[in-house]
Amino acid sequence: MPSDTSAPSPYPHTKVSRDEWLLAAQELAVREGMQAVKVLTLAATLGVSRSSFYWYFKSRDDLLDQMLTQWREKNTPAILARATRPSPSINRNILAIAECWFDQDLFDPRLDFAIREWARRSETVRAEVHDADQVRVEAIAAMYRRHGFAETDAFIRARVLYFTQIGYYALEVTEPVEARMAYAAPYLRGFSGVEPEPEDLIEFEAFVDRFRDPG
Amino acid sequence: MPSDTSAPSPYPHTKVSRDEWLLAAQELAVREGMQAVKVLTLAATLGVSRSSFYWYFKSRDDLLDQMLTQWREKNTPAILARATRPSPSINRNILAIAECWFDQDLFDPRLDFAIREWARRSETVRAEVHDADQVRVEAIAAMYRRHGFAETDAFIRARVLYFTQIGYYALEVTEPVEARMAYAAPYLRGFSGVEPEPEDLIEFEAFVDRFRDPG
DNA sequence: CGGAGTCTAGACAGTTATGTCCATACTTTG
DNA sequence: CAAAGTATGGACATAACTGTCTAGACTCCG
Repeated sequence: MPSDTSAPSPYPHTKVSRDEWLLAAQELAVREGMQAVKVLTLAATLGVSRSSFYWYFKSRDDLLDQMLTQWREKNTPAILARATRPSPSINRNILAIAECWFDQDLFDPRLDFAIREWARRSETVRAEVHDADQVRVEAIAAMYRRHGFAETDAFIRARVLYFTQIGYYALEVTEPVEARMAYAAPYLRGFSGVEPEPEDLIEFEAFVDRFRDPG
Repeated sequence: MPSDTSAPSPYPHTKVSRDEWLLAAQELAVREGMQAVKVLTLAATLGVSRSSFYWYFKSRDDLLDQMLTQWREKNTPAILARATRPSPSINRNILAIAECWFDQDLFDPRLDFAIREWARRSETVRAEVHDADQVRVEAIAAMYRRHGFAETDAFIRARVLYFTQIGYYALEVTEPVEARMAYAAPYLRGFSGVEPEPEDLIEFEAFVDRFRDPG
């Protein structure tokens, strides 16, 4: 029976591990959508026969379920952690969340979109994505309320902040880190309505520095 | 040869017209994505044989091309028309654009998303969607500048306005028209930073009334 | 009424996908 | 070294899909 852990196999003659199947599936899903995740295609890119796949996974659906689990355990918790982090100002709290938009290890937007596309065809997935979205927005709304925003204003500002970022990913906007940093102040003005102080930005700039293109 | 116009056929024995194929394809694309648009599936739902399809369309790709054309001629022009419409205040101009988000005959968000999903797999479609997005954002930015916003602020606010709506559709948020109207003022505060006046809203309320759920 | 044009069904060929079965080879453990 | 467990490959059955070809039915028009 295949192992349920992600530990590497102790058998050196293993050509492709369960995790490599999962990773390849995720890359394919991210590039071409869940519907493009096919056992045949994966086997071809990994250079092994299709039947090996069925050693690790009960079926194609089983693989998809495991991809959903990976998504569940990654994306939403990262946002929650930063939305609940105490901060001296609303703008600095917004920037804490913005860390997720810069660091793919915290939040994988392309995986998020692959799952969303899948949700359009599957009732159960749709329900789960919907729940995740509600949890995320509610966490951000609570952050606004902590900084003194009224109930409805906090909720709508949470939506604007979160939806804007989802839209950013939907449009696949790509711009260098420098440009994104230059837009930080105008974004903050829009999101909080509060003029950002210089000290709000210095900490965030240090964080973002790690993601500058090398050279 | 099949006709290129969308005029109804003069032959009464026609079971399914070219437009009906296109409409069924769009409904399927909207529900389950472009990859689910299959000649076999369409023929089954329309109750005719697959081969009839090839009378109207050269191939499946030909059908997809025509769906792209329909999208091109509908969604972007509707936004442009309202963004360029002269308005006495920024908030009222924003609400003019918001008409698109209420009226599916102006802007079809689900078609927009089906095309975006397709764009992830096709270089040519991706380029076209990217162009459309730039045109839309630029038109909204120009609107902000007309109302006195500075260059960069206008551009970022245009993004926030447009991306928020794209995110709204990505999340498939559904709420009754009453709830959406109640959020109009907080949204406007977020989008423009200007407190909305009562007269900004009355015209919009009349427009929205047409889309209230009957009963 | 008869020919040209319009539309549909059914048969056929070819491709791509899923999942099962079995033989085999390699690795660890007793 | 042998047995049990771990992978892999190839053959097979089956289904779903695309596209072509041909026969034929129906409609319009001269």
